[in-house]
Amino acid sequence: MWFRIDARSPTPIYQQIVDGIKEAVAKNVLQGGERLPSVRELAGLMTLNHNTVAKAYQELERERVIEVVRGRGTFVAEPGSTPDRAERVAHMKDIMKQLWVEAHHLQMTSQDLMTLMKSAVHEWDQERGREES
Amino acid sequence: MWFRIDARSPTPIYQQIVDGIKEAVAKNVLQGGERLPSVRELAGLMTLNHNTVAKAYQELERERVIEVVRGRGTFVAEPGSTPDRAERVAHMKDIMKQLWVEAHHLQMTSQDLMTLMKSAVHEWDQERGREES
DNA sequence: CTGCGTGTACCATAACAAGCGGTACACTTG
DNA sequence: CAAGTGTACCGCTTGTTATGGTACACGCAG
Repeated sequence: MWFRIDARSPTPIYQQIVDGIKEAVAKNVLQGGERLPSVRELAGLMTLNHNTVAKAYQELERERVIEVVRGRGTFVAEPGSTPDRAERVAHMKDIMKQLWVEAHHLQMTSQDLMTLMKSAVHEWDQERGREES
Repeated sequence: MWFRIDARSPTPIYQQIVDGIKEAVAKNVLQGGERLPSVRELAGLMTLNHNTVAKAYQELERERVIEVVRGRGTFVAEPGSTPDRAERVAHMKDIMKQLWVEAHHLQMTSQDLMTLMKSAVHEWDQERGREES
């Protein structure tokens, strides 16, 4: 599978599914048009309830990451514009602020923070490149 | 006060208090040794329960942001080493990955992401500088 | 010592989210 | 038709959040 589930994590299971699939799509491990397992199938593979998987799929559809067709299945969406782009960018900035605050509590300078970020981003960019179609 | 509480936010009230005080400390609005309102006082000011404020203070003490003296009050801690530094840096990297994933779902390149981060950090650095003692 | 304010520790209660198990329905496809 | 799809319910349990209230041990100024 493209991700792991930690039942003891404080973040909800359905959210871990959402994050895992979004990450797989961002890394090109899952590509546009590709079919995802059915809710019952994925639930069986990970020993979860089908309702939990269904909740994750609904959230992913709301974020335009997947497309759902009744009776056919769910598929990775083709990249397109998202309607609430401004709100989502604003939310990213809020998270960046939390990073900045946390960094200073760990005695890191802003430059330290940017250096850490840059190296991490490079790492993920390379993982993404290896999956290029 | 140094922060606001949004009762309709999905993030818990006690967590908003934690975030708000951590941000105020990071921005030098609150400085080392400074005394914070008592749990009942802060609860009264923001019309909250004293238990909710107490929970926030306990979390802040656990993170070494404040220091608590029974019978005297709570004070902003002087900067010092944190015991679980490695875990907290790892957690920061997890959050950075979420930012990277979200950026690519919003059709942003990694370079776009770093540019946004850089400008945001500069903004907060300037706010921090204005409060310098 | 007394009284007050401090953090802290309980108790009970209500509301909500998460997750599970089960059932059922409308839909598409072979 | 039958099988598989997403979806929508129901009830139930668990844990978290937040409230209200009471009580205790501590430090300090009177």
